[in-house]
Amino acid sequence: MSTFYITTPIYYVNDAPHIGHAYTTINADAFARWHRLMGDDTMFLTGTDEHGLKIQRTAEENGVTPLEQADSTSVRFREAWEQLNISNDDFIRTTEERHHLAVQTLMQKAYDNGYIYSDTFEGLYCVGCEAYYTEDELDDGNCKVHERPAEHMSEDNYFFKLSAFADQLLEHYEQHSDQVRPDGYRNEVLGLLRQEVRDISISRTSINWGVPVPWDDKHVFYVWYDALINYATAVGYGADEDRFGTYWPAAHHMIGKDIIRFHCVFWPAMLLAAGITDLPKFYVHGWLLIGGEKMSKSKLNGVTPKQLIEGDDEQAFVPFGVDGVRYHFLRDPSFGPDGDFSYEQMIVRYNSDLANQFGNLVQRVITVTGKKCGDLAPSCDGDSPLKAEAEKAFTATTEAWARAQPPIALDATWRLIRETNEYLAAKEPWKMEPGADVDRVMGDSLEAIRIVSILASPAIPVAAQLAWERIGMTGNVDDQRLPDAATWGQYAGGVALTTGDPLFPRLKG
RNA sequence: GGCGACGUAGCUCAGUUGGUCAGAGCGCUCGACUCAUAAUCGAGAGGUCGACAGUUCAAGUCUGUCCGUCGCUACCA
Repeated sequence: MSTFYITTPIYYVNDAPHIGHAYTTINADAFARWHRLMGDDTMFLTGTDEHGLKIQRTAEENGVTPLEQADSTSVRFREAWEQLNISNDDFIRTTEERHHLAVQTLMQKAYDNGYIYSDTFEGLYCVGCEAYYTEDELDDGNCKVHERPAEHMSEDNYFFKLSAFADQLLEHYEQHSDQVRPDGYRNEVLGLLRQEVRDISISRTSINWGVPVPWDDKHVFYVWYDALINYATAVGYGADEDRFGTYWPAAHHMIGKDIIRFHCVFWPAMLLAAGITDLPKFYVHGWLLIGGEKMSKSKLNGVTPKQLIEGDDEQAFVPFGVDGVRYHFLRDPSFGPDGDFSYEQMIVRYNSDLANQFGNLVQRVITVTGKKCGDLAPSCDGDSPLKAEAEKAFTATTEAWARAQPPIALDATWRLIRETNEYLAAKEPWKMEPGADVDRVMGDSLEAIRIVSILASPAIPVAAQLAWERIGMTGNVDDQRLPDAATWGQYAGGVALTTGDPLFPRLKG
């Protein structure tokens, strides 16, 4: 059995969950679900990043402790992911003891190996970014991101010898073309490594809300470096070497393109410095654009996952349901380039793919079967014309997931839905007399629905399970294992079908 | 400034090594059907494949230039 370990970035608790977080997390979830279907021993991690000056200050402003501050926001992420049916196996918080231990273990190793040294750092610091800037990176002394003055700071820092790993990493990414997907982002990583790679500051003395540096307790680690290590913490780094050995070699990080440098350059170097030679792979996505523009905080605040799922009268949002939201984020934006988030497009896609094609297919097949085949469903024909289509759909779907292209995978699955609708139109079972011919047509259609339910379950887990049950299948669709479960000819019939409300009621734009 | 990507039907995009490559889905129009959530099925609408020049028997598919969009990165001011 192979293993698959996938992570989302851990989200900074200074910000409430928005659709950008949801986009990343839903994609990671779909990959996790797909790999479970494929029978992989899968580990899916998400969580929250809770250290740093920004949290410390926010807590002070609110008159609470930093941990209380983090608690209140972290739980909102948990709730959001629960609502979106995210199937994470663990939820890590960087304030947890296990994480502190892992950070200290890993950094101590890097220190012992001679890759960390002390130096004085002086510069202009933006609290919002938690980063130092040079004069010309600022806009009249103000941080361009946060539009506030950068502060003069001078402190003794520990530095990480990133420069010592530039060549090794360059070679690594040159030789392994599948480490960073899509390919365009791999080129960016190579570009970063071909330039001068400078050592980086990794500790702070000016704050205390962080993980203490084990060999010098006046310092805490800079929030970014503490944060990255969460990926190792969660699979037992420093605590359970067997577990770490099992999952770490299969690590995949789902990230947005804005954090490529930290993840694809800094993080692997830190691993190497600590003597870990298995380097993670990356799935890099672009940003969701709203009306062609990069999402701003204010625009984001206008749209939350919850509003899209449940609908919102004030904003005149219709309820897409959990699966509707998930499907849109997986199917509409190309994976990699920036994609447009469009409410109108979301409705069009929902009505077309979910309501008209899939939901309606389930409905019509169950109804016709009930009218023409008696109380118990017929079995499928081992030699149906749909058999080849099901095989094609499975092959193409599998290939697209392997290439890290959810939109293409879903399109491939939906091809079987369209083929089944065509098949029904060609056979017109509703005109036929009850008998073997109708039984065959309906059995085949039910078999196609069975297979689609499995293949579509990573995207629309709720509806897939519902369809699964309505055609008389038992157990959980999530527990099916590919490729066997997708092999044509397994629908045995002899069971009662269930009618019900439409899986996806049509929405009015 | 350097490096790189992209610019194909109204929309989102497919189009390996040049020769059925002018395509798919959605949208739209018309037709069919009525089992189904006014869903489904079929047909069509004719986009000079950003512009120009070139290589070739043959170019979205190669070369050069230009225009446009974007990303990464550097630096002067």
